[in-house]
Amino acid sequence: MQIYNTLTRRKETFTPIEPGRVRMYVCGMTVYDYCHLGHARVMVAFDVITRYLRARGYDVTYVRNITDIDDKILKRAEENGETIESLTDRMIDAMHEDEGRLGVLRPDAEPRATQHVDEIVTMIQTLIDKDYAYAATNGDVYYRVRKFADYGKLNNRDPDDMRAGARVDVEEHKEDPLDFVLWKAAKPGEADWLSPWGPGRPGWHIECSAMSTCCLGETFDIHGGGPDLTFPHHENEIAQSEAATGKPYVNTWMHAGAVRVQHEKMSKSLGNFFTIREVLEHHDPEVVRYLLVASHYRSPINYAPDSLADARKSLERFYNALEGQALEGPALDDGEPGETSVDPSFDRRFTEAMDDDFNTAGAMSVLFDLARELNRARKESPDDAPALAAELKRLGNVLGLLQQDPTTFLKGGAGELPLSDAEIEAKITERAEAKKARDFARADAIRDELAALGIVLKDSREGTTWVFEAPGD
RNA sequence: GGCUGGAUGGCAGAGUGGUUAUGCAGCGGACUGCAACUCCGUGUACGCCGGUUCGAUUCCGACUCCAGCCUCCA
Repeated sequence: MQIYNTLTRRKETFTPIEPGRVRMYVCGMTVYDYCHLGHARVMVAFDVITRYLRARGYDVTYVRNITDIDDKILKRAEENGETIESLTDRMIDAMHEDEGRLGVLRPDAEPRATQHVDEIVTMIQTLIDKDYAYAATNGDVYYRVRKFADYGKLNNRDPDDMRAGARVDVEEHKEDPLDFVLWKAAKPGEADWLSPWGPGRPGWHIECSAMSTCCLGETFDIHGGGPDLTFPHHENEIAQSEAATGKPYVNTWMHAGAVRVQHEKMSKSLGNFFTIREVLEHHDPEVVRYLLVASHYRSPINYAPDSLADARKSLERFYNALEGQALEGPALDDGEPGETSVDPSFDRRFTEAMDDDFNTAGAMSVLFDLARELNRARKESPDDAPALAAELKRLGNVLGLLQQDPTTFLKGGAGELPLSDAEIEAKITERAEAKKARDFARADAIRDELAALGIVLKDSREGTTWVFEAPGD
């Protein structure tokens, strides 16, 4: 299996430290607001990676942290007139609800910064003892960047070049403008924790070093995150952890691609973001997930209103193939290919694609081929169809797709149904009677009437079914 | 300015040194009362200029353009 490593900037053969076991840490959310599509990208990308590694037989320990204390949280809580706990609890619940709807399996652990202050303090103390950090007179503790020789290796960046570009306000208590904060002294009235350097709170970078180490060990297999975390966040993590332990921190660094809007990065600071929950008001969550899985995890996605309509059309193809089709084959749960009449080349091509740096787009093309094969079988050799359908669902499940009841999906287009189920059935019955009487003008008029509402009828030998395809938003 | 990526058919999006990605849309045919669904068929796509090669979209170099990071951001 090949994985692209941000650190070396090339694909490498993946070899876990401990055979059969994968330890993965992903930087999670700062919980001061609802998650947007950029967060969804990261959550879904690493969910697919986890699912695939497990399907491949690895015992995966997936840790994704929650940053529940930082400046933005303090500010937002004050603006809202609520406590920090109230704000972060609400946002964590919302995050779990959002990711659950997107079919993201919960990580094995979700450590929170506020629950690991002891480990954080210990690590900072170690860095001070090793002379990699210093307490300033204002109660802050800083990391001495120039002391760490490898600083910049993840981003191929030379500290001497960075000095020129450093145009942030230089904090007067720092020895060097490059130094970053490990421990932030609390201002009067701010939430604080006790430390050898006075009351304060952890800096953002140190929490990930401390929590990943305490959950996964000093060296682990995969560290992931969003595209904008390579610098400075992940660079600083490396500096902290490798200075503290003297060991390599992470073997493979993985970063998801950005979600863009109008060719600009979607982000909170640009204010051009769509939250997951607002998108899900009008779209089936699986459609959103499909959109994210249909391109490679490292490619940027340009989000446009039409993107989701296109995604839905593609998904309809799968569910049309699965609708009304019995499943039969190896147990869907254990993910084993097992004994089946299905051409093994589907599984082989799927695996080849996924083994190549999680090429989900390539894997999807195999699923489309499988869907065509299924459609053919349903017409020409019905005995083969149940096994093909089971295989399609089984492989879809590795990507977290295609697990809905097909009819439910097809009837559940965007937004509210303009008519009730019963009303639609009544129209269908009326049309069937018109057809029986060979009054095709009347039958077509009913069909057109429903089509104008986004309800598209499909006749088959077994009767008439329908699909709801509300046009856009 | 420094450092990363990227530029593929109408759109989305994989991939490859010579032979079908895939989906949507379009066109022709089959099925259908007509449609929808589905099936069959159908597209000389690979930013620009050089180089290597028998042959390059794929390798190398220059160029143009786009995006990201260098400041909180997934």
